[in-house]
Amino acid sequence: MSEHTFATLVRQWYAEHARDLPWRKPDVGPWAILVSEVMLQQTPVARVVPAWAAWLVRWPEPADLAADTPAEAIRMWGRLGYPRRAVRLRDCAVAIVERHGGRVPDRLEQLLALPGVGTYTARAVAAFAYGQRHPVVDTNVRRVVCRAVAGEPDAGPATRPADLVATEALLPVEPAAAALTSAAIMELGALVCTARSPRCGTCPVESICAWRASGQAVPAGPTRRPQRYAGTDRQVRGLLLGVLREATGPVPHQRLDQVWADDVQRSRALSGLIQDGLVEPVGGSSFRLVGDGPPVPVLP
DNA sequence: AACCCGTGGTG
DNA sequence: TCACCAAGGGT
Repeated sequence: MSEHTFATLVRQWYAEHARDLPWRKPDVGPWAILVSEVMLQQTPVARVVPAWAAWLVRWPEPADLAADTPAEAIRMWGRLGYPRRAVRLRDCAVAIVERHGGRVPDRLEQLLALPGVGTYTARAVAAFAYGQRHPVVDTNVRRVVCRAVAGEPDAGPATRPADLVATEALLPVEPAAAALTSAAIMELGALVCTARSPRCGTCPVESICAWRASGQAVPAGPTRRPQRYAGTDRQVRGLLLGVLREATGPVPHQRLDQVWADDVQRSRALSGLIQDGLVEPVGGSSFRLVGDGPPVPVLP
C-alpha cells in the first residue's frame, strides 16, 4: 500500500465528511485547542461542545483560569466526568503562566511536562494548534492504522512507540498537510472505522485496507477489561462530589454520609477526593471543593 | 504493566 | 435491557 495514496484518500474524504466541530474553526487559539483536547479525553464530542464554549467564555486565557479556584474549575467542568481533569487543567494553566508567560508552549517537550498533558494531548496541540509535523495517535488513529496498514484486528491497550512510528510513516512531509492528515485519520476512526461496527462500505481506503483484504478478523479475546461502575469507589466519589458541587462552601459530613451507606467505602472515596486535590476538610467536620468559599470582600 | 479515575448515550 | 464504551493520563 502506498502511504501517499492512503493519506490522500483520507484527506479527500475528510474534506467532504468532516464534522463541523467548533475547535476546528480557523481563529481558534492554542489555549482553546488545549482545553478541547483535555475535555475530549474519554468524553464524547457531543457533551464537550457546549462545555468547551462556556469554559472559554469564562476563562479566555490560561491566566484567567490560573487566577480562579479549583472549586470553580470543578463546577464549570460540570458532568463531563473524571473531574480530576478539571483540577489538572487548572494546574496546567498555572504552569503555563509560571513557566511560559501565560502562552501555551509550542514545543513537544514543554507540552508533555504540563499537568494532564500526555503523549496524545501534547502531540495534538503541537499539530493542530501550531501546525507541526507530529504523529497524533489516539485510540481512533491506532485502530485505523492497525487495521488498514497491518491488517490486524485491533490495537493494544495503550499507545506504544510502534504506533507512533507506523502513523508517522503515513504523514506527508509538509507540516500543515501532516496535521490535516492526522485530523482526517482520527475522524475516519470516529465516523467510519469504528470499533464495534465499521462501515467499510463508505470507507475511502477500503480498496487498500489490509484488514478488509484479510477478511476483517475479530480480536481473539476482550480488547480490554470491562469497565465496571455500579458499587465502585468511582460511583461513590461521583455521588460525594455531586453534593459538594451543588453546595456553596463547606458541607457538614452528615450530609455526605447520606449518599452512601457503607462507612468504609464512603470514607475511602472521600479520602481519595482529598488526595486528588478535589476536596478539602474544613473546620474539623465539614468538607468543600478545594478553595471554595464566600467571595473575598473587596476592600475599599 | 495493570489499575484507577465519571458520566451518560446507545445497539 | 444493560453491557459497552468515548479525541487518555497518572501512578
